Amino acid sequence: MRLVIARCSVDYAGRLSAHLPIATRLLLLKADGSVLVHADSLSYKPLNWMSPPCAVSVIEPDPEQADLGVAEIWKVTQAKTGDLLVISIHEVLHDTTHELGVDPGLQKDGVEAHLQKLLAEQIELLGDGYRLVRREYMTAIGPVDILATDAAGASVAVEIKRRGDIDGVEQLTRYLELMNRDPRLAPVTGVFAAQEIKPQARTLALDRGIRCVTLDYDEMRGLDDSHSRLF
Amino acid sequence: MRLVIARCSVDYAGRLSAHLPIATRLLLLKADGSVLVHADSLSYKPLNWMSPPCAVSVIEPDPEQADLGVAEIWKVTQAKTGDLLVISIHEVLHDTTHELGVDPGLQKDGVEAHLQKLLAEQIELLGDGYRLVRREYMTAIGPVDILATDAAGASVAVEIKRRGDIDGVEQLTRYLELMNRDPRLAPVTGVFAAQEIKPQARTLALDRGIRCVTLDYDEMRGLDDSHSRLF
DNA sequence: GACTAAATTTCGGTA
DNA sequence: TACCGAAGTTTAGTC
Repeated sequence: MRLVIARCSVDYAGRLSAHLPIATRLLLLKADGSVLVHADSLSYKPLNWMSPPCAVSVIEPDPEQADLGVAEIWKVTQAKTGDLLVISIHEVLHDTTHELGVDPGLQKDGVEAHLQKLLAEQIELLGDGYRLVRREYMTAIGPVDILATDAAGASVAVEIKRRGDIDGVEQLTRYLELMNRDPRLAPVTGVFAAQEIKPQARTLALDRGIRCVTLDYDEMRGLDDSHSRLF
Repeated sequence: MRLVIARCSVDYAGRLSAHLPIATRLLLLKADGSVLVHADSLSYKPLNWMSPPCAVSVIEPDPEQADLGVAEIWKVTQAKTGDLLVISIHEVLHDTTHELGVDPGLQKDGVEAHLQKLLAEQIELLGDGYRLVRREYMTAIGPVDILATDAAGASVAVEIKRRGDIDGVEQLTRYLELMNRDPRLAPVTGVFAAQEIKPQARTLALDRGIRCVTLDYDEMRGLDDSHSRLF
């Protein structure tokens, strides 16, 4: 990994055109060939970058550019997409290279998957007499998060989201349309379950006869004694 | 901006729990307080990070941790969300700080906006006799990209996307539902126009009587002689 | 400020 | 390998 602090301007031409006026920035060259241009704010996302696989070639500025103070030009190309990133370097303030080795990678536990597991275990949260049929119930257009039956034995399709948005209601609506064409399942009612349900999503859901249930993640996790927190 | 290369392990507890085993990584501390942990591959996205506003405090390892080789511990906290990032540093291989100043920021030209402008100028691409009524035609639930009339003078609502996905079809469907309730406009037909239309989106659109049109960006741009490329 | 849609999305899983 | 959905999404624009 090579770290360069330099006064530079940057031009990108690919899926869009973009330009960065001259300023002091961090240029990060990774071992896999990718290049990142970072400013001292706006965390997470670089100002500009080139994804691997890509190649960097250093070219000399033409006299006109040299007159404008350009010391050297880095031309970063992506063979596959034809994207081009041009970094015009005026002054290098820092330049070091470090050997990092291969990273063992991130281990993570998602929230939505966990919510689904917890609700499956605590399906009675939806109402007395509810029973779990199956998680990830497969349909022609994709898996429904949870299929259950209510106290009367009727099918209930449950869509689970961390944040309940209109998209999720649309998704559940498509599943319900399809499942209600299946005589073995129909009639199927819908439950939209999320940690937080946006008002517009709730309105749309209710308008379509879909019940909304707000899930309390911490409480559900508290009931699940198999889970322990890192801190 | 402070650049640190260090052998470290990282734990994150917040919206999810995650752990990074010990390895050599780049730690990036930005002026706005954000912290990024980068490996030598996987461009663009840090392995782990903390978004501003957040605070870093350096604490001494307890004897047990010291025995395991931990030299110091960085505790990064986000007051607002309660997220916690703990970086256990075993060895610092590089540590420099640089003054970057405020970045003037990125100037970019989007593709979707350009597509809309081009299609408005070349509305006859939709068929003979088509005429533009207005771009960004306002409705109660948002602006329709383009409102036009066909050869028979009937209203046509056009939704433009770079990549035509199911979401876009749903969006256009909502617009059409609403607009067809307006006696001054009805009947309104729909056109889903995109550089690339996903098969599932196309199927859904056709099922709802929405016409799909694939746009050739380069060709449309070629016809528009007012445009010039950077490179 | 809240909400919606886009992103040079990136990333992971599955068919 | 292609497609589809999630993301600690982030970010930008609009109401």
